[in-house]
Amino acid sequence: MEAVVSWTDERVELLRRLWEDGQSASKIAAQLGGVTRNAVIGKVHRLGLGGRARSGTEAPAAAARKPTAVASPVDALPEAEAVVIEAALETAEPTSPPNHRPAPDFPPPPAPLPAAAEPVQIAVSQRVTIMDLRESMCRWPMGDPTTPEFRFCGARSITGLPYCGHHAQIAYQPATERKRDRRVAGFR
DNA sequence: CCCTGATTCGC
DNA sequence: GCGAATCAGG
Repeated sequence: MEAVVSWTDERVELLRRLWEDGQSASKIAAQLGGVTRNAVIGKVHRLGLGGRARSGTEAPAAAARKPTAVASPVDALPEAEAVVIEAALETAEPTSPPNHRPAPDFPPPPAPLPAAAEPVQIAVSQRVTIMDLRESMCRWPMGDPTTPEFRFCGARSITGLPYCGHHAQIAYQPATERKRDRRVAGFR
């Protein structure tokens, strides 16, 4: 029962903010949820925005910074951390569906990362923030959306789905088997 | 192949 | 008004 998503004032406002902030249409679409990048672009134009067309296409400022090196932040995660995260997930999201609304207001400023000498709860702050989430990345929410520690799984998502294989299994379970499988799938 | 925004046009 | 399909490009 997917509540039909439409351009409510809040969503339009968020769209405006993110677009003017230099976010790409696909990123915005992923954050809004329920819409494709085409929908976002179409809306942007209808709103009279779209002043993004400088030389060629994309805004170099926003695209300038790229992580590179690591294909997927998750792949680089030590198993131990992954386990910790899974454990946290169990506690944070016992049974609620991952279909939460991203936010009334928006996110969390960048979590300050010290030199690397402080191992303070790295486990939870290691995944991807909403800013680095791309359409091809797993959107499984981890943690409380109202806290700065909120992250998304970020693993390579299955084409056509918003989640990676692991989380898709958890997300799309038949109601009848949920009780039995959640524990299994949830614990990797 | 990955991605970007722009435009068209049926609904 | 909406957004998929398509176009044009990096």
